[in-house]
Amino acid sequence: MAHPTLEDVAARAGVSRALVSLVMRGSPKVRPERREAVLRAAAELGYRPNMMARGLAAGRTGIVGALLADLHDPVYAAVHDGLADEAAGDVRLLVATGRGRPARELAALDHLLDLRPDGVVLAGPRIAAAEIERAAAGCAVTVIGRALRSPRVDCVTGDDRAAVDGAIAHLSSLGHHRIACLDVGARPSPLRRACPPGTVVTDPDALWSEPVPPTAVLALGDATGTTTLTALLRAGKRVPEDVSLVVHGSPPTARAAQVTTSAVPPADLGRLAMATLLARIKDGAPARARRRTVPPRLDERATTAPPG
Amino acid sequence: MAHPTLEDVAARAGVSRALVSLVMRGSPKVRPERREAVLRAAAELGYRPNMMARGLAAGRTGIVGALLADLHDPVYAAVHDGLADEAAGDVRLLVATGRGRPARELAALDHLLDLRPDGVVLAGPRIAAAEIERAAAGCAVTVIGRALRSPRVDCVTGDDRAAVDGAIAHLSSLGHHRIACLDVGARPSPLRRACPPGTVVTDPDALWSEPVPPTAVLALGDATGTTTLTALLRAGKRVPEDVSLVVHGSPPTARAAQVTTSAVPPADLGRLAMATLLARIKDGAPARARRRTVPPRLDERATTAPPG
DNA sequence: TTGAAAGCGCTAACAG
DNA sequence: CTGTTAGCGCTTTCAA
Repeated sequence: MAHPTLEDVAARAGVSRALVSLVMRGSPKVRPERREAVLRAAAELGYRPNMMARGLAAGRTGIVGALLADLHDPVYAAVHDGLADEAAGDVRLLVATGRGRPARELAALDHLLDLRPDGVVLAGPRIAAAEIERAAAGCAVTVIGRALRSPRVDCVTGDDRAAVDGAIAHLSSLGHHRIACLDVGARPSPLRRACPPGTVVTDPDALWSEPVPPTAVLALGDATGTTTLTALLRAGKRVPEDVSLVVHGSPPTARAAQVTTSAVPPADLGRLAMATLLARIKDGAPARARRRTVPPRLDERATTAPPG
Repeated sequence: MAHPTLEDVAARAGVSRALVSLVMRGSPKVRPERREAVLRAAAELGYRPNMMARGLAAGRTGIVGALLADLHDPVYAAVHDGLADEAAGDVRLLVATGRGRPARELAALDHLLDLRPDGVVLAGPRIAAAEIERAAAGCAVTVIGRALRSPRVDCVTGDDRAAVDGAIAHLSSLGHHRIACLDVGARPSPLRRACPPGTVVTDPDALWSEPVPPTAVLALGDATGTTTLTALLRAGKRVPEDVSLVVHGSPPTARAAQVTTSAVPPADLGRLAMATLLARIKDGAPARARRRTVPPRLDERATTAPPG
């Protein structure tokens, strides 16, 4: 039979449905021999509990949904790692994504919500705050990367400003005075505001046409980092002998390419978000929504050195 | 009320439960005025159908699960795009991942299966064929990137050999005779077998110590491509004036970095897999399991040219 | 068209 | 410890 039920297992094991139910949920008050008989019957039949029925009857599903803004952005893969790391064994972590588009994201959230998850983590949501609020009416919600001022939504954000400050401080301590902040890309990075005034440059090739070229570069974002490194090498610059490079971000290739980075580790965001969500699920809504900030980390690798 | 039910909506609209059910599923045989009244009541209450109850009662869930081998690999983001593109509006695409580890992947698959999805796509699965077979006993299954010889599992694979052949042919047609195939990385790429005998090199820096250095390089894989390009530039080579570069893979940065690539587009794999799965869900099991192969694509960009 | 009735597979009291 | 009894919210016949 394609999908044996609790009843089938009970019949085969010669016990009642309730007993099988207890065994399936790992209740301690079942005699070992009985338990074993039930487990054997279940295995022989290839039985697997029906989450639909279980969720309906129990009133909770044990499902936690993760709405990741964009699967193409490795940041969200790392966020997911953090979420999965922190999730206890009894949560079922399910992922959905809007592929970067608000309308699709909203649809994906609705699909997730239809499953009646115990909680939902929204990583970098692009949808309206009102929609998030609405979701929070039905289940526990934690948002990553956006600070809502809703009383029922917990928020976890990274301290990007501190990451930029840390990078600048690191370069300064090495002796760099002329530091350029590079931001290549269609839209200006919000990090620009965290950079020292007048240091932001948008074209890597324009760096060397200035009277006093910089001795160090801070690249805002993973993509900018890659572009910058390539441009530097193409221009015949040696890194870090001629110019030091720090990337704000955690590019997957950073470790391999030995690039110095300064950023909030996305996995930390995931871990803290999941911990916060589980706490809300377990203990109920706190008096005030939680606001947590994750500090950045500087990973000094091979692209920074004192100015030559 | 936190979760209004069908009955609540019916009471508010002054109709029966069955009518609300019909409206919710978009049945055409409801008088427009009634429909509108029901819809209004539902909106006012913030009603949303309970998938658990619906799935239980209907016997099918409209859920399609995607088990992606590794979220950190951009290939799977592209596969997901293909899956989502092809999925009709009435399927709910849910993602799970084993984060590269077989044991976790198996657990993730089980969680997915517990939801009683109508079908499941396994992208690059690391688990045993027997487990996949077992899953196929309960719902439609399509596997991407692995050819199983199971009679009930459809398989979609990319023609990687053709991708390598295409890259070599492209370089040959440009006039290159000394072509090196680079494979940097802990484990040897399976693509090596598709390369012409004696062309495989594992250290990018070793390229130039040979008596007759190559005029063109084929990098096997995204990571190798990035490493190779960096190594080339570091070594003072101009691309493509001194050496041409083709990468097998579709690195996200390829377009930006203007790298010529030859590979099976992962999104194509996703699209074909979803189409295959939906066909099986809709029409039932075919006489024989389907085996489909997706052809590669050559994207000529700025890193290939005739030898200088 | 609309309403009533019978479950889907499971959990959660409760009584033995 | 074990069996019985109600539903959970929805779809689906089947009558009206």
